[in-house]
Amino acid sequence: MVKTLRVPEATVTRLSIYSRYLERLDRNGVTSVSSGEIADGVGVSPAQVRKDLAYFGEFGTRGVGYNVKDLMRYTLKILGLDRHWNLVMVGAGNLGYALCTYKGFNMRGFSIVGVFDNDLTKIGKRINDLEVLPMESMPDIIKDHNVRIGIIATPTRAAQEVADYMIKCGMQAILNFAPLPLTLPDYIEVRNVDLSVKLEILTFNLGFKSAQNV
Amino acid sequence: MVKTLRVPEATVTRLSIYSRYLERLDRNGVTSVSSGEIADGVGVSPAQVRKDLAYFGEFGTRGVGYNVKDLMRYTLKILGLDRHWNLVMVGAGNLGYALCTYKGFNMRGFSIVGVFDNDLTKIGKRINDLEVLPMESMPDIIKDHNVRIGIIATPTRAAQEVADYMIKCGMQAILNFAPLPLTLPDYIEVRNVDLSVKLEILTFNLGFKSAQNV
DNA sequence: TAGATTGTTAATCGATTAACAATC
DNA sequence: TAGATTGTTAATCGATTAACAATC
Repeated sequence: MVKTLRVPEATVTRLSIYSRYLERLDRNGVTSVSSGEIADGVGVSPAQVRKDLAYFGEFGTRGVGYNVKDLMRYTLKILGLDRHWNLVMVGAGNLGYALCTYKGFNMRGFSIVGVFDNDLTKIGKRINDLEVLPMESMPDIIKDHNVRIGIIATPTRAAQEVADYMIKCGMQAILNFAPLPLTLPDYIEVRNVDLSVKLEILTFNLGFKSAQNV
Repeated sequence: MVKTLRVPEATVTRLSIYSRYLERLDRNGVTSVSSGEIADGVGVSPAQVRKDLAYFGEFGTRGVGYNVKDLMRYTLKILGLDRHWNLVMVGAGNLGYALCTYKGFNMRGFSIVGVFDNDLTKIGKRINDLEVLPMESMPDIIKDHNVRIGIIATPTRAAQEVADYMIKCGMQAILNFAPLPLTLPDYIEVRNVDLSVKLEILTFNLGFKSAQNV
C-alpha cells in the first residue's frame, strides 16, 4: 500500500455497495459511469463517492468518468474479493439453512464448505451438497479448505461458546448472527448482523409519526 | 416530547442493543446497573451510554446507577416496543422461512401475520401457523391486522416491484433484505439488512493481514 | 476550444470522548 | 461524611460536504 490513511468503516461499507452496483451496470452493458450516476444509483452524494474512492487511488478520468468494468474490478480487489473465500458455519437451524442456500454469498465469491451443529437430530442431514457435521469435525474441514472466516447462526445462548471454539480452531474472523455482543480477543475480526435492530429503528421512527389506531 | 434534539441513528441502534442487554440482566435477576457495566457488556464507552440516554431524559440516580427493570422499560418505550407490531413479509423462500420462524422477532414484540409470494409452488404452503398467500391477498391482511411495516425477502430482481406494491397497499416502513438500494418516496422509512456487506468488511480487514497460503 | 467531471483541499457538520459539578 | 456515579458541558475527533483547480 502506498498511502495508509485510516479508512472509515463507513467507506468500506459503501465500497461494497458501489461494487455491487457496478456489477449490475456491467451486466446491463453499461461501460462508463460518473460519480454522480453512482451516487444516484446507491443514494449518496457524488462527493462521497469520489472521496471514498480517493482513499485507494485514482480510478477515473477527469471530464469523462469511470470505466465500469475497471472500477468494478478495483473495488472488488480492494474488498479482497479478487479471490475465493471458504467459510464454515455453526448452526443448522432455519437461519443456517437459509444462509447456506443464499445465492448472494456465492455471487461474491464466498462458499460455505462446512456446516456444524451439536444437535444429533440435525447432524447427518444434507443442505445442498453439504452434510451437517458434529462440531468435532471442524478442525479438519478448516485445515482442508483453508478457512479463515466462521459464521455463527446458532441460538443466542450458544453463540459465545461457539465463537470461542472457532477461535481455538484457528478462525481469524467471525460473522455473528446471534443478537449478543461477543467477547473475543482483539486480534479477531468480528462483525454482527442483527436481524432486528433495523426493525427497531423503523419502529422508533414510526413512533414519532401519527400512531394511527393503536 | 419535551426536547426534540435530533437523535443520531447510531444512538437508536445502540439503544436497541442496550435494551436487549438490560432484558438479559433482568432475566438474570440483576436489579441495578451502572453506565460502566452496560458499557462493558455491549462494548462501548460509559460516556457513550450516558450521552445516548440523555437524549431522552434522566433515568438514573447519581452515585447509584440505574434500576435495571425501569431502564429496560424506558428503552423499550423509546424504541416503540411497548406495544405489539404486526408485520407482513413477501418472499417465502429459505430466507423468508427463516425470518418467519425467527424467535428474535417475537421476543421483541413483532409478529409476522402474512407471508406472500407470487410463486404458485409456494402459495398454500404452511410456515408455522401461516399459509403462504398470493400477493393479491396483501391489502386484506394489512387492513385486518393493522400492519404498517413490510419485510422484503425476495430475490433481488423482484425487490423494487414488491416495495412499490407494499407502498400502494399502505405500508409506511420497509425492512429490505434484498441487496439492492430501493427507490422510494421520502415519507417511507426504509432500512436494508445486507447479509454480505459485513462479510466483505471482514475480507477487507483480513486483506491487510498476512494472506497466509492463498 | 468549451463542457464535463475528476481528485483534492478547506469548511462544515456531527458524533464521540473527557472532564467535572451535581448529588445520591 | 466519603465514595460513587450520573447528567451535562466543553474539547476533541472524525466524517461529510462544498468548492474548485486540474485535466480530459
